[in-house]
Amino acid sequence: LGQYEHDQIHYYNQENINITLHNRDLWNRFHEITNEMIVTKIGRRMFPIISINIHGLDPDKMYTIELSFDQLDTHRWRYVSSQWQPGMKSDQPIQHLPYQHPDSPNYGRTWMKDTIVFPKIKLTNKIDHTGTSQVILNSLHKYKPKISIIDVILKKKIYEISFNETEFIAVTAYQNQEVKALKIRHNPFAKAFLDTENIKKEMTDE
Amino acid sequence: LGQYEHDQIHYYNQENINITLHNRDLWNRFHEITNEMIVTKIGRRMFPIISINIHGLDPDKMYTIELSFDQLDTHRWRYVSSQWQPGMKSDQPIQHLPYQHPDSPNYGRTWMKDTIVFPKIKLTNKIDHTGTSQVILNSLHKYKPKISIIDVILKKKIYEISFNETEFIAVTAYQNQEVKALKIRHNPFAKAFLDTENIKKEMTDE
DNA sequence: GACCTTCTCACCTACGTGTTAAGC
DNA sequence: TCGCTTAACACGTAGGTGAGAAGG
Repeated sequence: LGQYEHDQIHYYNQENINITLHNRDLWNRFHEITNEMIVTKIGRRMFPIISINIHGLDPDKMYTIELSFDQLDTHRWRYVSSQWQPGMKSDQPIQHLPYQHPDSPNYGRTWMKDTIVFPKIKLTNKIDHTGTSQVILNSLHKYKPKISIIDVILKKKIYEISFNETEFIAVTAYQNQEVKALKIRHNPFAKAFLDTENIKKEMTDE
Repeated sequence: LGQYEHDQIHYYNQENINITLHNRDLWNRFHEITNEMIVTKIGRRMFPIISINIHGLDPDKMYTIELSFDQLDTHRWRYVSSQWQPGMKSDQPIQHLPYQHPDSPNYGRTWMKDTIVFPKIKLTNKIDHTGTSQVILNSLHKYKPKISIIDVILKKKIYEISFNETEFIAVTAYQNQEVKALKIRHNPFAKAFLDTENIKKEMTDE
């Protein structure tokens, strides 16, 4: 049902739920190049944005959709000779609360009607940032976003999925020129930087 | 409990619900001067914005908050000699769907935590406007916004309130200079027009 | 003509980008 | 020095204002 073999899914009971990554092509391209994700002190939006479609919910039941970020290892990664390499061990992962989609809680009917997008979530490296839309991550560490569905009445998590294409390394500044170019081409807010040599090169490559 | 004598309240059962108008002072000033509210073809935000505080909900129960607009009479109003006067009878009121607050549905706990604001609602005079944030009104007719609370499980309206200060006459262009001046002073998006004689006059009056 | 509505416009708010230089 | 982070900045997107002319 539109699931890729390498998607990691966990059903907590026998629901027939199905989540697909809506902008999979862009995430694939991101993953192929080098998956750097900017985090800043004041918080930065993700690029690409997490965008999903859900099927198989009960239209009349109430659900909350959450986004959280699993730290994949305890390495501090380094960009050496145009490649990301695992560095020395770091501290334990920072604990962060899941980010609830702002339409939560809502009916299965509502969640299934349109593509669900997370454009407002902000990634930050500042511990004391307490805004509800802020998620705290460790720079130079590897993360994998995870989508969870919570049954509001049962107060239980009933489904979880994560996609390999959405893995990323948090950085405070881009290391790889191609990732930067990808964003400049696809994010309207970066349109001011379209006319540089790097972008033109990247565009002819594709 | 913070209710004014002239607020019109309707309890559908014995709940201890209490809603107060958060920006009552601004609405009072609006009502004293002349209560014109702009409606346009593409939809205009309200000024002032409806802004309320709710108490007495069950923190764990789920509610939907709605805003609707009751047409107060069937007159077509006219601005003559610096005053609004009832004109001839018009057609029957336009039917419009209530506007649901975008955080709906949600827990009583969430609704009571902060002031609830309706900045996104748009007033339009175009029948065929179907955006969910659009509410269709008849220009030159008198309206009174009404806030309703719906119990999500019972699927029943359990409370209704409307405030006299929030009555308004829908117009496609301001007739009264003082209302225009009030908006220019209080709405940041109108800051471009702050330095005119009318505004200065109004400011010294207050 | 009188009254009301619509359209285009300049001018704001609000905020999302990478750049660059400075900081640590 | 080196590697990474921060802050100020110019330059975009996106959208909310009344003004004033044009339309009905």
